[in-house]
Amino acid sequence: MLNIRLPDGSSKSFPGPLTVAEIAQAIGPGLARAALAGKVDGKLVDTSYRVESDADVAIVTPKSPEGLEILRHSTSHLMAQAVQELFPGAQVTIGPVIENGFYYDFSYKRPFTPEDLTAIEKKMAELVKADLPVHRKVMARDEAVKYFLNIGEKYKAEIIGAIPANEPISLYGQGNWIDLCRGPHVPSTGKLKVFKLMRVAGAYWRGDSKNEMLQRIYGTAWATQEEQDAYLKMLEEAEKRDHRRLGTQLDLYHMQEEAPGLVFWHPKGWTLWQQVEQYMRRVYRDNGYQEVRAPQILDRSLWEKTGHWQNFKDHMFTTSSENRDYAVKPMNCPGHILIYNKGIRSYRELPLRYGEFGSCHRNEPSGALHGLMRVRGFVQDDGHIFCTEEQILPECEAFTALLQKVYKDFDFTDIIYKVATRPKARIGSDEAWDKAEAALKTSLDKSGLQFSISPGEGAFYGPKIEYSLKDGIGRVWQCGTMQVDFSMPGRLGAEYVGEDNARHTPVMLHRAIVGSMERFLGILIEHHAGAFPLWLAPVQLVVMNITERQAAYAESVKNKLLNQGFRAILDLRNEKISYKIREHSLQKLPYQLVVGDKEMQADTVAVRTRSGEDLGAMSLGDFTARLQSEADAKLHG
RNA sequence: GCCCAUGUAGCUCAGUGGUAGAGCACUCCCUUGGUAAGGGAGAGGUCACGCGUUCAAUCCGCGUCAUGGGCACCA
Repeated sequence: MLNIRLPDGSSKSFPGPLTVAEIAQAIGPGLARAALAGKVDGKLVDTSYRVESDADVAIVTPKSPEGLEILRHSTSHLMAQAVQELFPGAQVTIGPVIENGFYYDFSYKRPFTPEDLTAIEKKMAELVKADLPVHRKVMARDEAVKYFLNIGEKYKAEIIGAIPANEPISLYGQGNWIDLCRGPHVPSTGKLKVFKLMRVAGAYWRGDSKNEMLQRIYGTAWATQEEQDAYLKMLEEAEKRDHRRLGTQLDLYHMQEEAPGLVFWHPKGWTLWQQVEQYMRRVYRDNGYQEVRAPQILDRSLWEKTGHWQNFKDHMFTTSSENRDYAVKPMNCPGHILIYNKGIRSYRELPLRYGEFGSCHRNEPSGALHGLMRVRGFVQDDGHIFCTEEQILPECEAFTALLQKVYKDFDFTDIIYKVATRPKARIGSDEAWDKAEAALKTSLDKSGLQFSISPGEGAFYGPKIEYSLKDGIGRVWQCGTMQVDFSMPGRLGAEYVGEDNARHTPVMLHRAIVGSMERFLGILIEHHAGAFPLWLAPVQLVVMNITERQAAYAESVKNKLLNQGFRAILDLRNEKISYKIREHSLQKLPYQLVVGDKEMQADTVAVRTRSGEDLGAMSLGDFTARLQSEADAKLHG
């Protein structure tokens, strides 16, 4: 007798051992058809798995996250099978599940083309139609290595060779195709119905740039066609709000060949920038920071002291003049330390907070550049806090709260927190690391926040908190950071006189909220799809006349609005009002004011909102009151 | 930096071994029209750059630069 407990709490008894598939069949034929795998006492297994004793059993279907993952994993195997059948000599490596799909890396004598992808998809469809049963086989490790070497799969053999010798290896086969895999997999290829190959790209073997480049094919796979369609639709939407496309359409900025990775901000883009910068400036001012400004280039000897000359020379822009070498600053901290160092500091001054909109340049690898998101010249909302070890905790706590408020003002409410801990290569005593890591974690705990740990991901000079935000379409961007630094103050000779009248080295906290202004503006553009809230909109409204008769009135309306501090433009062109409205709608202006004879006579304006709503005629006073409350609500609501 | 693709008018994109085309934008003319494109005319390009092949190259080959998709990198 065998007792099987099901997820709903009920139990079923069976005369003897049986497979997960048989259990599903016993529950119902519909479930049996949908079954992709089983969960036996919490462990995912194939439907062919034999349950030998009493157990908790759940049937995994495409509806569950685990089921979807198995679907994707099996689809990656399906693709590998199709590739190897179509392209003899292609070697398999790994094919994991990723967000929204999967990929598989191959080694092949020539690159795959888009036409190849179409052929592979077609072959996959054939294999699905054939509904090949998927079977699992266990082999001793050395036997498996031999097997794969025999069939010319040297990458696979290398992977298996790295598994401990006493661990049995599971292989999965479908038709006459076999791959190493932990599993579980779907019972047959017929279960894999909804997938699409997306693109082919290069990827290094084992993720190491010293190794050869493999060819990675990315695919997406879903439980239902509707879900896949929705996903593809979402990608289309994302493309429409791509900051590079909107940057051109809305005339915000451009980049060109003569300055790769550097931005030419156009008037509208720079206005947007200024809204963010002025806002952040108030944040500095209201939170105990003093704004400073340090030089753009500094002597080589300074960068030797910080270690940058030795470690990052190729990634810095350097210049020399009159037998002296300089580096364009890749970061702002040394400058701030030099300001701190001027004069004798007392413990009474700590924590001392400097802030700067610091312009930095880093010679990023050409392949890393990406629109505004990764550039060679950028401005950080950088801040450095000089403090004692005891002050790390309260400073971190206050910083997190401040960052949350700022993100909220920019309409981001979903924040992801990570603590990056000590890497193998590091400086500073273990006690100091213990203290700093604990301070970072405690600060998040005290703020009541969930966070994950990225072990070993901290900087060589100290641990950090990484703050990422989720945008309007669910993408995650790391922006904020809080880093503890035990190194640089000492290297550059920063000191303070303690209560004990002795000299001490302060701890330095590096912190940024928006991170790179360029990147943050890129995120803002995409988050709002170019339709910025009123307080950020580069142009808040346009005043348009209907005929020449109202030109002077329209101009006086615009001037009044400008004088009240609103960002208004005038459109007196000899065009139909519908044409003007179309254009300014495409430019996503928050408000459009129409003035014709009626408005001119009544001394009013007809107001149209960005959403297309016609608010009718109102006095200028009523309209500005509306603008004022809308802009204020954003910042103080 | 690595793999692959791309680079034609301000923008979006066609196209060809015999020195180039559309739509929008721009200029001028007509039109003065009430909430997402009124009509006409015109101007605008060393086809990314360099070197080859060819009688002839925007097109073919090689190289360079830039951009895009990934990988690697991100103090």
